[in-house]
Amino acid sequence: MLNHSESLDRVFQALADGTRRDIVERLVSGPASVSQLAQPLAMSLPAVMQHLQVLEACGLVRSEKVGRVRTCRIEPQVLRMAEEWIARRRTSWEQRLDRLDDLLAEKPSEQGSTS
Amino acid sequence: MLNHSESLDRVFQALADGTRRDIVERLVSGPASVSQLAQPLAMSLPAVMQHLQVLEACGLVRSEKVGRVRTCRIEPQVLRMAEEWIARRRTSWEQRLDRLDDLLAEKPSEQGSTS
DNA sequence: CCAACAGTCAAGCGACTGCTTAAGTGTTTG
DNA sequence: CAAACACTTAAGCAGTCGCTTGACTGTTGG
Repeated sequence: MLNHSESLDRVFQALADGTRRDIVERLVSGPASVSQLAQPLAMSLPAVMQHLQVLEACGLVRSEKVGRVRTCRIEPQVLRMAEEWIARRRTSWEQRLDRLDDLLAEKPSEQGSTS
Repeated sequence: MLNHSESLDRVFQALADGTRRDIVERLVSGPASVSQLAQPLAMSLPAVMQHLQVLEACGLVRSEKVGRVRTCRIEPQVLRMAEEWIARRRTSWEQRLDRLDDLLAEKPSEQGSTS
């Protein structure tokens, strides 16, 4: 099994900041330039750039510069990877609970003995 | 709309560390004591405790002490919350792409007009 | 009782984060 | 060409993170 550990580190780290989640939120409704992304945010442009670098470094966002304008768009594969990591653990947990329920339903009053 | 922003900060921050994801991984297969969790990890017991505190602070893990042993178990609601945050953004993005495809398929060579 | 056990508290340390300001670079526009 | 524009780079700084060691608390088992 491949270990995406470092990649997961970066994605979850990227999503662990409200400003960066705001940027992702904005980008799911379509591409935007750096200053369009910065406009509603209460911080300097370099700060926004740094957030964008974090988002690009983990592959959540891709950007392209044309003339003097950099256009950013979201890249959903990495989003899906993070989602699936969580989903697998959650379903794994739920299946364990189901098996436990089955055992308890099948043998409601047995205790220490084996067979 | 409720703002779970701080809560999401904490969960994603918690998941942004490989050791903590290992602990979550271990706990989805059933409850464990602190030293059971620490045993495969290449670090001191206090370090493991600190990771557990992070996991408890964001609600991913709950623990209970009986005698001298603290038993930890996973708490899947917060896991689901994080999963859903991602899922909503991803599907939102996919729906936008679908609408875009529809428009392009319907009017393959039109430009400015409405209706 | 006392020793081993399971966990906890506290201080400290180097690395990393999220910002800032100041000074750039390259690209239009008048 | 010169000024406005849209970023970009670099330095610096306060605060947080992940970890360590050392000392300590409470709980069993012989």
